[in-house]
Amino acid sequence: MRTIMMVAEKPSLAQSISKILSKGSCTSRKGLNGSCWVHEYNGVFHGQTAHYKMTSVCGHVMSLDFIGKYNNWDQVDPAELFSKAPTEKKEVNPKLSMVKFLQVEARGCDFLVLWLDCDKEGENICFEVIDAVQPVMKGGVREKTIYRARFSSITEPDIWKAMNQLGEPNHNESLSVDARQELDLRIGCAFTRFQTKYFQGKYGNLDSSLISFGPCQTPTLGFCVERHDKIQSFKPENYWVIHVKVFRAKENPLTLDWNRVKVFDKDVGQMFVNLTKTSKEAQVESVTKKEKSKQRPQALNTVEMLRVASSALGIGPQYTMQIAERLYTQGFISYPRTETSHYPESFDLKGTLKQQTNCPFWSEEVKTLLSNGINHPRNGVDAGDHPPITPTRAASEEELGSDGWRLYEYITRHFIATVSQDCKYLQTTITFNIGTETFTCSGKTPISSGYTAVMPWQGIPLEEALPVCQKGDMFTVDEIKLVEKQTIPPDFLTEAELITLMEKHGVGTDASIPVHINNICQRNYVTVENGRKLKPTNLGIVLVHGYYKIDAELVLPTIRSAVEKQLNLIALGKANFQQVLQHTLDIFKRKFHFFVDCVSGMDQLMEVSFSPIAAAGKPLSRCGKCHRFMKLIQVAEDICNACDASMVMVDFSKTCNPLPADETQHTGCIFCDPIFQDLVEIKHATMRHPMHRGKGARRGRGRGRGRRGPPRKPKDKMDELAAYFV
DNA sequence: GCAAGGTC
Repeated sequence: MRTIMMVAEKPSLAQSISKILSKGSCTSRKGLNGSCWVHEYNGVFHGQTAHYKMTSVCGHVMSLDFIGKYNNWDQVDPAELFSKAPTEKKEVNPKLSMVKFLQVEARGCDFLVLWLDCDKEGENICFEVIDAVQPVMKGGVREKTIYRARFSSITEPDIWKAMNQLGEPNHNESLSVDARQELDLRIGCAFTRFQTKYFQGKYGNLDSSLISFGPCQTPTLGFCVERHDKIQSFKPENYWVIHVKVFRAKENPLTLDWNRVKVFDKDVGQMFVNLTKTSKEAQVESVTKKEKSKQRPQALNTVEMLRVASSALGIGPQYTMQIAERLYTQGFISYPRTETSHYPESFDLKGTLKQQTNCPFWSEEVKTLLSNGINHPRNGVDAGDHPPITPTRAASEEELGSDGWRLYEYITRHFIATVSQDCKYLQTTITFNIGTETFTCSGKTPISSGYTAVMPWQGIPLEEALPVCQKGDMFTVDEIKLVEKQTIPPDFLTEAELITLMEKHGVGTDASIPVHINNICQRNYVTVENGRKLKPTNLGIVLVHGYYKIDAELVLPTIRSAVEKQLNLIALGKANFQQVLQHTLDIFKRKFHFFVDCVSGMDQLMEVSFSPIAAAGKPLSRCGKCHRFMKLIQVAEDICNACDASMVMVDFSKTCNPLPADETQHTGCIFCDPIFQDLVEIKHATMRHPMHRGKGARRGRGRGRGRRGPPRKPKDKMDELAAYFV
């Protein structure tokens, strides 16, 4: 019997595809790497009975890197990375021994069917798999042995259709990914190494060990700085509006909106006030009532989930994906990385809804929908990757934990909303004439809450009802005044806005957007402020302004899309891989040399924000390990009871610290405090410290002695310094 | 120590 090896992009897909193709009859075992499964069953292939082995990889098998000697930053000129430095493919995760695993399973197989995701990356992984297994498969002399299955969703009809219409892997699409990898590697590393080495150790208070550059992360930072610049250059402008209040006997006064909204000249404003004041009455010109609706949301995809998690739940993209991943592996939600916002035709909307019948938070709405009939979901985008994100079974807060529950709750409410009715309301507008001017007053009254019953934050807020009136009715003018106001600057970019910008400009993918945002935070280019607003740091601002000054293309989002256009030509077979690669590398090599020649322009900006080591007059040594200049750490006034050393107060990073939850500050002795002891490495300088002189830590000095006496006086400046260096 | 893209 012939054996067919089939490979999907991830274990979960191998499972669902084999379940469909074996009609639920496959047997499963774990592979030798412990993370992939092999599902086996018998079936028919090319009209003959055959044995199927379906397994998967975990994303890319290989990744591109420079050969070893070009990874030495001190001996390689970054300019060499553009052409001279050879690259090689290495296994992404040697611990997974993916190549060996694939070879063990493929040995002696007759056919290979590739079920990798149907996008360019998937096509590239096809060839990684082929390269790994072809040498160990049975060599078909004349017969074709390698097939590609193309599917647009993980549903029975689509999977069977793909199995019955096997094609060939697309080499050109794979080559376009090879080109992208090489360009990203060479360009990113060259600029990153040059910048890092150039600025490292030049400025005393530039606290960054790595100053990175990348075709996605740099434009991402650029968006944040662009908003910062808008705020900085904002000049408030005065403007004037007319405030008018009218009333009718026994009714509350109404505040009206001026049809001209505002004017930017006080005298003109005053003139309109005078014109308005010519009448003591306001006459109703018209009353219009319009039924309006707020549309139910489209099915949920990753980017929308990230936006809402950030803006409404206050959870950042990176952490959101971690939570979503966990909910997915525990079986509470569907696969969380998808661009698709359209349910497949075969999607069991009712079944998914039924699972939620007993959850007290929305059981009422779910029951109503099930008995009255669900609404047809809105049309969305079908990217052909995975179905939208939906709950897959009922859950409770106890099972999921606080953050897990909050995300699950949102996903579930969003799902219910997509099959609910639109929210309908009545918009009433009353138009008044006062003198020559026109004013209006409008209000919304809910007709039916629709989907906002499960997404109450989007509901129509209850307003005071407008008075019942008709054309020609008269109101008394209560008050007319000219009010001076000022335009206000925009706020820092929110994470949700940044995600929208990145998606719009094609910077990153649904899976990598959180990574890029996380990068610019970790590299100290932006900080996350209250309300998940991204505020650029001095370093982030200087970098972007420096690029603007030298070569703005380095920071514009078009840097990615322009290259991608070229890559698409490779994918379509309209351009030659080598030519595109060479041409693009050549452009960036020139950009690199120009940047190197003009880097003093960025340096000038650095000098404004950071103090050069030379100017600060700190004759400090560099660290032998990281090459950064060492710092004199400011110490607290208190003295350690045990050893007389000055106490140190440390502000830890919010995200990574050894302290109990929510704490970020800790004061203690770096020699005796248990928290600090684990974090510092003591070099020889401390040997002169009483703590480390001879055997025994305290050598007869009683605990608490230091509290009474003054600290040991250092012999000289160097001694003083030595005591602090760790 | 570097990029961005998969996925866990």
